[in-house]
Amino acid sequence: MARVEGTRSLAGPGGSPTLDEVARLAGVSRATASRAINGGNRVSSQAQTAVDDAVRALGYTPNPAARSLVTRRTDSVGLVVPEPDERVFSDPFFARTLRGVTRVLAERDLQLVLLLTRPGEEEARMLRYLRNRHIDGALVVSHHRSDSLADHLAALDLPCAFVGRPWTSADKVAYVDTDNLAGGRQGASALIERGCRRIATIAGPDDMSAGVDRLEGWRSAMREAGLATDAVVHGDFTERGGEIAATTLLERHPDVDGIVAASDLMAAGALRVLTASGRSVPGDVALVGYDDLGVAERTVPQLTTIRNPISEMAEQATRLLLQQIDGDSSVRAMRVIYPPTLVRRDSA
Amino acid sequence: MARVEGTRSLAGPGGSPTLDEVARLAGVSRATASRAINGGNRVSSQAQTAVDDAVRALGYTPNPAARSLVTRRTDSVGLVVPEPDERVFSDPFFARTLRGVTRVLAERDLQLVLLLTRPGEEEARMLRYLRNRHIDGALVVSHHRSDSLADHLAALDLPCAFVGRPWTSADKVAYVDTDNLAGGRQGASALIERGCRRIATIAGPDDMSAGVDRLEGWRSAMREAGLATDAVVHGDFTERGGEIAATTLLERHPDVDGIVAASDLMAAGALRVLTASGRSVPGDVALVGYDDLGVAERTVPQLTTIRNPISEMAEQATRLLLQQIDGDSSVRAMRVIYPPTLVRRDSA
DNA sequence: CAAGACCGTGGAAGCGCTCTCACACCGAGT
DNA sequence: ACTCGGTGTGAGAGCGCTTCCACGGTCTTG
Repeated sequence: MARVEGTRSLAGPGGSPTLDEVARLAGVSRATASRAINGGNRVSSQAQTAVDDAVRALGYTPNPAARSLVTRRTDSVGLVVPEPDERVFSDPFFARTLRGVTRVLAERDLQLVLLLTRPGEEEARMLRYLRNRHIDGALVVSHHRSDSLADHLAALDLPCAFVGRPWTSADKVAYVDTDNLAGGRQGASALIERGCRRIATIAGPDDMSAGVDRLEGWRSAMREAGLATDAVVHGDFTERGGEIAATTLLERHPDVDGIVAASDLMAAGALRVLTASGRSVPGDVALVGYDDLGVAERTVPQLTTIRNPISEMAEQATRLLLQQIDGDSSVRAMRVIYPPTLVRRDSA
Repeated sequence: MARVEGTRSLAGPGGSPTLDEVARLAGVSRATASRAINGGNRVSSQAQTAVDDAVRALGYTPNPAARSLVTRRTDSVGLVVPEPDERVFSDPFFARTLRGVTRVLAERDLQLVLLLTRPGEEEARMLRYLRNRHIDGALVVSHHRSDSLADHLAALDLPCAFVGRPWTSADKVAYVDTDNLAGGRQGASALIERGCRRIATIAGPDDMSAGVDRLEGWRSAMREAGLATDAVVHGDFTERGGEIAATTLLERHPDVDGIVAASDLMAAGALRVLTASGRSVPGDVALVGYDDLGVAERTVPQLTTIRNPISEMAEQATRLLLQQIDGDSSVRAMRVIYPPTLVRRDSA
């Protein structure tokens, strides 16, 4: 009992208190103490309070390693970010996602492990990490076409959920996305209804599903209206990319009277170029952005844009993941698609 | 031996391979296998290769829970972000920090656990988490005055390092920072040398050490030059905050001919307001920003600013943390201060 | 009033790993 | 020849926890 060995600050002899000490103090067995701590099934209220008191007195917290050794759960999930470019992190999209994820995770006292992978060996390392169940599940912020993550995860039968439709194995894993096709269409339609006739688009990168789908939506709306679909330039979703794309666009098609950009940042860049070229927005050229993550309200004029409920999407993805972790296999390949909504401001 | 229970995909009977299986396959004892896997001290080259082969054949990875149960290490460090406002994440400062941290961590195969705390009970929960050694150490992105994190961490004697000087217990914990005082001074000096005489500052929040120090630096340079130090407005480091501050500033002191902003984002906001008010930059009003994290190059005109080597700072902080984890107590209260450097561009 | 159902409990096994310790073996020194 | 330091090895004891199982007690039910 009276182990004497270099008393640490708090918590009696030798480090943090163990279940054993709690049990002893509460006057029950380790088994009962364990039960009391984990939800208290089959525990008399008397024992329960005794244990509760002891826990409090000792400042006890279960040793997670010991626990997960036997339960085979780690109570942590990984957030996989392929290509952790600085851009990814400073992107408001990612920030919102993180917010949604942590909100849900906090409810259940789960931890978030950040798994960043640069291409190459790093990916192998992470796959090994995932394969050996160091985490209960993985949340993937899907980005580029190149990563075959979805394939691997599907093969692993590790619970996982994607934010944004994965490029491959989209039918085998759970994911949450917005209807980017409809969004692209809405952007174009808004301009068409407004009376624009020479409408261009600054599309996203063509190795990201969001980029491709939005472009396709724009195309279909344009075709339906009998308008030309040749004024297409690609950007990389950044403000700078928007500037470059807009410059190219104005060179090639100086007669544009409307532009649909696949992200607000690109729209903001385009806006700057348009203004600099002496065109008024929306007077000479009407402009529609995409995302509505804050940027859209800070431009002059404020951007008309398509809103994505990013935070909700991330929450939903996390819920989907938790359900899988809890053994509900019915959601393994579920997809949840949110509708985008047009937000009318001043640029169109 | 021949456990038969729903064979999982890979790895023989019942789940992922254990050390025991590796040992058996290699024809050695568990102890030897363990040694071979962990650096191979006192292992014959014969046994070593046998184990290596077995590991490869089985696709074995040590169970981290079991391992950390006995080693008392988790091979993961926490990144504590008090107040995980969306702003924090979308801030390029944070993005750079994260990059520096992960770069160092990757070298050692350590995992990053994200610890976000909203004020209140959340903080208690995290403290409990830290206290019970679920992680080997904590990296804190210090932010606000309110959180008494440093005090608690110092009391816990859990290895930790701060990025940015903590408000309290700065003498008890390791931290990395830039010399914000010198930076503030440099900003003011640049304008003074340029010939500005009515110099204002858009300071940061006064509950963040970076905000306070930069302001103090500005003040001291101004005093030395015999200039008035009354034109001070506070902002919250955001672009919007910069706009508001600049507007107030122009109202109160329409005669300003120079402004030092405590962040590039605020400078960008101010720039917009200045331009809108018909003032040319740097012609009528010279402007200096702070941080140089990319924003400064994207404004028109590009911002003259004070550069902070964020990434290096984060790396350094991580190294400091790892040293502590490795038992080097000499760095427990070490501080590393990076010098800021003036980057001349077009706005001043 | 006996027979079962059920509840709360503690003993004990074991999760997969590391690490101490004792042991066998080797070549080198006396 | 005998001891000695050194080296590679395996048996075994745990790390702190959950959980199966058996057990006594109480409460129903026929």
